[in-house]
Amino acid sequence: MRMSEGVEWALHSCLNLTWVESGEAVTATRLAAFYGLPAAYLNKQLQALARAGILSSTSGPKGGFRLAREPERITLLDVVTAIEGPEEAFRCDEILRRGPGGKEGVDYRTTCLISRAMGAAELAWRQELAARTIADLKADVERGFPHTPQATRNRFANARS
Amino acid sequence: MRMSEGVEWALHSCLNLTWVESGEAVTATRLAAFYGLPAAYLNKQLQALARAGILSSTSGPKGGFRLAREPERITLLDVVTAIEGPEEAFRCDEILRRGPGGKEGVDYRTTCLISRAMGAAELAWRQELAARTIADLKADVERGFPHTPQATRNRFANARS
DNA sequence: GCCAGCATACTCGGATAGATTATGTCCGAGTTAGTTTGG
DNA sequence: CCAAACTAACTCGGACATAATCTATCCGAGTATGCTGGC
Repeated sequence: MRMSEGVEWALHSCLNLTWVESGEAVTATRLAAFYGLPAAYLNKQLQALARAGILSSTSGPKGGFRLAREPERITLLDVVTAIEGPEEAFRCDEILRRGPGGKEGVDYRTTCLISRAMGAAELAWRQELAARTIADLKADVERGFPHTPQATRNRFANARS
Repeated sequence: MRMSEGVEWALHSCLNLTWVESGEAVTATRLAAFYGLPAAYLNKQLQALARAGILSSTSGPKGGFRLAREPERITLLDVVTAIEGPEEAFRCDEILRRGPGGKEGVDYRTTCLISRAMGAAELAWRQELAARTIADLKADVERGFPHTPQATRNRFANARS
C-alpha cells in the first residue's frame, strides 16, 4: 500500500502555483526544475490534475499550467484522488460469498463487517484530507516562512529554462 | 495506492480462528478452502501474521495456525501492519530540500506542512483501525448472524481436506 | 503387556517464476508569437 | 505605415519501454504421530 510519489509532486506544484502572478501559466519543465524532478513524468501527473479540473492547461508558447479555480476550493483529497484514482485502498473482494451461507444477490461490501470497519477507517482518512485546502496550506506556509512566496516567484523568474 | 488483498484474507482468517475449539490448530489449507483461496499464497500471509506475533504456528501432523493472543488484544491495525508493512502510504521524499532555501540538516518530514497534513490524515486512519479489535468484530458478527460460529466450526470439521 | 526406537506422513517456511502496476521516456498534434511581405 | 498571412518554435497530450511490486507456485527442513520390534 504505497502511494504514488506523484502525489507529493502534485501537492507541491499546486502550492507553488498559488504564488505565481495571477493569470500567468507555468510550464511542466519549470515546475519540474523547481525540485529537480523528471519533467516528462511530472507532466504526466499534471495532466491528471488537468483532467480532474484542478489545473487548466494551455498549449504553445507562453503556455503551461495554472490553477483552474481558487485555492480555497481545492482540497487535498481532490489532488490525491486525481493522481491515485477514486477507488478505495481496501477493496473488498466479497470472499464471504464463497464461504458457508454465501448468497448470490447480496452486496457484501455493505454487509461484511470487516469491509464496513475498513471503510469507516478510510472514510476518516478522506475526511481529514477533505478538510484541508491548498489555501490552508498556503496560509500556514506564509505564516511560518514569510519569504517563501517571493523566493518561489524569484526561482520561477530566474530558472527560465 | 492499492492495499494487498492478503489483508482481507488475513482478517477473515483471524476472525474464523476465534470460532475454532480453543487450543486446536487449523492448517493453511483448510483456512484457504474456507473461501476457495490459493492455499500456498494464503500460507504466505499467515506466515507474516506469525512473524508479527499475531498467530502462532506449529509444524507436523495436527499442526497449523492458532491465535497467539486473545482477540481483545489484536487490533485491525495490527493485522494491516503485519501484511502491508510498517511504512506509511504517503512517503515524504523531502523534495523541499532540492528547492530554494533547502537546508541539509533539516528533517522535512516534520517541517514540510504538506507532509504534516498527509501524516495527520494517515494518523486518523490508523487510530480508527487501532480502535477496533478482532473481538469487536467477533461480537458484532455473532449479534447480527448468530449461526456463524457453529457454521464455521462445521465447515472446518467437514472440509477435512 | 509395555517401552523405546524408527519410519512415515504431514505442516510450515522460505526460495523461486509469472502477472500487474508504477515509473520513466519519447515523439507528434495543436497553438501562439514573431516575422515577413504586400498593399 | 499598417495589416494579413505565414513560418517557426514551443507546449501539452498520449503512446511506448523499463523497473518494481504484487501474486502465485513449488520443494525442502522439521516435527509429532503411529507402528514395529524387543524386553
